[in-house]
Amino acid sequence: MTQDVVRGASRAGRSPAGWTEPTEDHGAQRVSERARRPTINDIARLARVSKKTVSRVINRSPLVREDTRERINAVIEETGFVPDPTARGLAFRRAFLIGMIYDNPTPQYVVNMQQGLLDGMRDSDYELVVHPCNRASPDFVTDVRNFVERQKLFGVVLPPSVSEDDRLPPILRENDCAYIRIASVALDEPDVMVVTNDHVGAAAAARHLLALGHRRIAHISGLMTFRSAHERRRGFSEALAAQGVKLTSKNVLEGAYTFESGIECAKVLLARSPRPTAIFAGNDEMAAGVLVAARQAGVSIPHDLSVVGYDDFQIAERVWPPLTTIHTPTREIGRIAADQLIRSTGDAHGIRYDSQAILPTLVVRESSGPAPAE
Amino acid sequence: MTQDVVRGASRAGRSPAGWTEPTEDHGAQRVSERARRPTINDIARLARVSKKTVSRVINRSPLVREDTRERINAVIEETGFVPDPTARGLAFRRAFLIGMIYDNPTPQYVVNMQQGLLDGMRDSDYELVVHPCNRASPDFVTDVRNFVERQKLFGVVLPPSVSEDDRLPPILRENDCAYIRIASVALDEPDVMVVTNDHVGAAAAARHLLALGHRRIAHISGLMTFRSAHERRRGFSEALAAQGVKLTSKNVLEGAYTFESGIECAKVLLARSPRPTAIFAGNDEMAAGVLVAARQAGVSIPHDLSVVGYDDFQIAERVWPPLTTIHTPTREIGRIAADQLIRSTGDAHGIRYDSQAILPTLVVRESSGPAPAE
DNA sequence: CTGAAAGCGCTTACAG
DNA sequence: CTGAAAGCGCTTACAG
Repeated sequence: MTQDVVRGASRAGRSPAGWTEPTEDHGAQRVSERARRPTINDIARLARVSKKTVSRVINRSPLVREDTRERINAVIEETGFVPDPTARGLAFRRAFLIGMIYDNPTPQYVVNMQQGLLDGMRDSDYELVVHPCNRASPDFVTDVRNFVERQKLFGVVLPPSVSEDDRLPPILRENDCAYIRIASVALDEPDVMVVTNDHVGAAAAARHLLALGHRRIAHISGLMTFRSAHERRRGFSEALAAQGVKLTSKNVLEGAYTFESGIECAKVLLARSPRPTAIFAGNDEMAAGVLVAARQAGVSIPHDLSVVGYDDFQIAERVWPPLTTIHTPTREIGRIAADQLIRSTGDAHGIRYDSQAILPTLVVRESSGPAPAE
Repeated sequence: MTQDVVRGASRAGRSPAGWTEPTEDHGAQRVSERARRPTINDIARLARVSKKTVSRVINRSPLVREDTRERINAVIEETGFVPDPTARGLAFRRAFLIGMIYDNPTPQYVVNMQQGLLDGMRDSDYELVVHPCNRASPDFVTDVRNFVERQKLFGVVLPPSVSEDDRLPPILRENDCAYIRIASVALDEPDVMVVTNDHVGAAAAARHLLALGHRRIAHISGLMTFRSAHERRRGFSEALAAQGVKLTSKNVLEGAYTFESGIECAKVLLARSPRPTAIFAGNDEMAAGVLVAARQAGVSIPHDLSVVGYDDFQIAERVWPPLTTIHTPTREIGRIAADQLIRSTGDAHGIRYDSQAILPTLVVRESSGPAPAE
């Protein structure tokens, strides 16, 4: 009946944030009688083995006799024992945590990626810790170092554009922190990369517009400090060139992957004479901006102008007209990244994913149509 | 020079996932010579005190003489000592982790909330662990229990609709896990709640439409299993009633907070004769759906129909016309929730936030206008 | 294939 | 106001 006191609202002494040292101040010891969770010692006792042997079973060591293992597993099953991640973390000098370090302006990307990472971590012993950051900040690298070092993270996943920073991998290696970089091209050893091949998606956009008869084609790229912006531009322009259409630099404007920058760039393009008949935007956000600028300029879509985006996030279906765009399986990419990160240890080393499975694909909606007759 | 072997790709023995027991198999002990981070023992030695006294300083105990404290802090500063969260976690029987348990269909909400929680956790010792879940699953409660129990979380933040589940608080209390529920109304003691007062926002929407001369007004609510759906409906209908306009149940359709449900409900409403001149949707997603349905029905917005959403997420500015909506300061709400959670311990207990600061507010854009003349 | 001892880096429970 | 001893629940480093 002292439980209420202990568990109640004040909970003094429950945490470091409250400075009270309860027993020093209050004398009386109040231990709640709640059923204690079984520990490795309980399992060892019940299975009549040493805790080291239980530890071997927990960690899937092959150096355990089959019948011993079965006996221990039976006890584990019965008691519902789950090894304490904090204690394991301390003994391993390594927390059971995987970090996602991101600096991405698109919430949909962040949530899809998170979801995918958690898909890949299911049934693992790890939890996901999120760590947004600002790549432009002078403290960026220090911040990442502190995060990884203090928490002794098992590993981190780096989506773009954090993945593109070459200052991070050496720091991670120094801290013995595994990592996976997700990027549009291979920036590192294959087993620490998930490559999204953005140039393939951009090429599909180009072929789509060419097939519709477009020849006066413009591109609004993302920020050129993002590798994906380069790759999308390259894939697009190469696929155009393959069919004899040249993407001149005059027809490429650099946006910032934001809605507003899409509007601004489109204004410039639509004011030209002759006007482009098609615009490929580096992502859906900018494509949505093109739609707004076109409406303001009295340009009808897709009759006067075709627009293609990139990402196929929710917004692509919400705007009017719905966007033709390039679908990227972000969640699946996240699942693969987590999977590869977790399996980067021990003998499973070197497993590869099927890069075909995560290739970007064209999704045709109503923002693109035949090129207008001259 | 053995470092490369240790730090290289294989990293055997680095983790439980790889079952190898390096020294058992390989004999030779390979310790990387990397500078060890200082521990509490180093600080104690350098400051010529016991580690317990250093511990007191770390945990801000007042029971330390001022000059002793200063001496220890100087050493901590010099060495860059940061106490190991894993070790503290084990000793405290409580991890330095705060969980966000969510089941929310809107990525923008999730990301804003996360960002806010991290704002509130800055300079604290905690990290944020994300835990999406499915409230409709039969394993929902068990899943949450396991998460909290195994990780020995310091606390959790429950945004809607997870916050509305009354089965959770008893489980959390049993596990001595602090919690904050974020909801549209007070469902619990004030110090474990952040109340968003959705009825206030909905009332603002109602007054806006009344001021524009609308009288034939409809509402597409969210799923009635969400408390917010009730509150928004109630606030809206009470504010209409205050000016003599009755919101009949015939003029309320239940949506599901999704874009698609917005389209479906709007189709029904727009087929009626006489047609409503204004629709208040329970969130922006459904309002976006209303826009699509109106376009299909040849109903011009805002000329023939005014539309008001709720949330003021990015989509509100991307659709056409941009949505008049109710702005909710999600990030700030998250910051307050984290702040309140962390300060729920010790003597700071009972601190309240300024509920005025997070009140929802009307944002007028182009989807609403004067009621059409009859 | 298995185990006894020591240790991971902290805090608790006392004692002074 | 301060400290020595024990302990949190695991794994490592040996030894057999």
